[in-house]
Amino acid sequence: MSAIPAATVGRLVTYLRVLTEMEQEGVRSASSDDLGAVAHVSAFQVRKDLAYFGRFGTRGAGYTVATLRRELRRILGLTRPWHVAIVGMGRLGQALADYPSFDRQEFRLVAAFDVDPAVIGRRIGAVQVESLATLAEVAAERAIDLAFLTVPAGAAQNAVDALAAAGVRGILNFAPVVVTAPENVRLEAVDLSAGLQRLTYYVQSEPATVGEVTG
Amino acid sequence: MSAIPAATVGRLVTYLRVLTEMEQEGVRSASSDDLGAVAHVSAFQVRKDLAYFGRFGTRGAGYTVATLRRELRRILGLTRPWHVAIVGMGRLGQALADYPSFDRQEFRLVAAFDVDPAVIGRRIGAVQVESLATLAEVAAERAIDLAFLTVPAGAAQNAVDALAAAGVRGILNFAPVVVTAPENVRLEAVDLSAGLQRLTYYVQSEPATVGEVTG
DNA sequence: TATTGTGAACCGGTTCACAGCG
DNA sequence: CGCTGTGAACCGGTTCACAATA
Repeated sequence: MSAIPAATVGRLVTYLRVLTEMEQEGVRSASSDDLGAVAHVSAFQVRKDLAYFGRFGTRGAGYTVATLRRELRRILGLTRPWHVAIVGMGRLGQALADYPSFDRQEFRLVAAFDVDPAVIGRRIGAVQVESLATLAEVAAERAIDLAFLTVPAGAAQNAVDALAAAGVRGILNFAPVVVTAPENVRLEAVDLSAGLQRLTYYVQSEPATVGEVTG
Repeated sequence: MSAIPAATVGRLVTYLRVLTEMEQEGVRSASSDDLGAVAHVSAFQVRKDLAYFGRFGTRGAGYTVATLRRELRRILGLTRPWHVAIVGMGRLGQALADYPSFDRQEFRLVAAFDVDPAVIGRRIGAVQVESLATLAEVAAERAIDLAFLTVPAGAAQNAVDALAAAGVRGILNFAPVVVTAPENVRLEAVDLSAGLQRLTYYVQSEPATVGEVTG
């Protein structure tokens, strides 16, 4: 049996999101059809994705929202708190320090780093900015699991190397460059610049329309 | 002949990025092997991706960096300026207003919107924040092509509807929700929250290692 | 009866081998 | 001779049909 397709992992995140909304609205149960409709995915796909991990539904009845949500959180590794650091406290890094997820349990902002003496020492959100030179030390001390990489493009690869050496397991890269990480460090790109450029590709040719009727 | 795979479009963006770096470093020409190595893609894949759009190389010699870069910019629609608006001027929206891409030609920040009277009227980056109620009017006036959507999750769908009605052609969604847009509006997600959750999935099981040697 | 769970068919993207050509 | 361009083979993810079952 082969590995789980990356696309499946991405959809699991979407299902979890949908289930969380449903739970908030008081919905008790949902069929694969219901989930698929909201997630913009076929019901087949929903069932196949879930089947990689086990059986979570009841034939004839569908899925219990609370149960499936709990299972997905477990599958995605969201049942224990993750220690997160931000590397690069420019505008974006500072904005991310207030990211709402840090209010909840799963993700805890435990450190923030920069190289600029003008920023080091300042308190931003829940943490005080420290020198990037202290990364290894601090990472060991506070058991940093994950990092947001929000440094300029030219500094990204060095920062990845430093994070990998410090034992950080996953990096969310916001810098618009191709960086390389060792096998044991997972890298995910959250790429504004790339997103913008994909957007222009798709938008360039299609005709513009305002409202429903044109002409 | 069918449409271009979405994965190909994503890789074109990467190739462009790589070529831009090469050009800055004074590299004149590159083979599909060279490009693939830097982009973390096979040489086959590079050639196949490019073949969807034409012939850009010289057999026996490879690709001329400047030429291929120009062609990719044309293919991706990056030869004309795009008018961009930011909807939602919280921390993230404000950080994005200073995004370096706005310094260059391709993307011009032409408007910023919010619903909070405390923010409306303030000058941020190159623009003054306006009421979201004036979106339709302003969009027509300044020919807004694209939008960054940085509103809270609960406000995202309404904002998408308003943007679509105002004739905006593409939306880069930063809100962690599933939103629906009409056919003629392209939606790309830049999803911090989803990226973080995919990261925990991959990282949870693998063993942690510090440095190169363990034990 | 309704809806899940799943083996098999299908399809499209990736890989490959090599013909084409500078 | 080296590297591109591309038709064909391959593979894996998606779709499907249906058996299983609450």
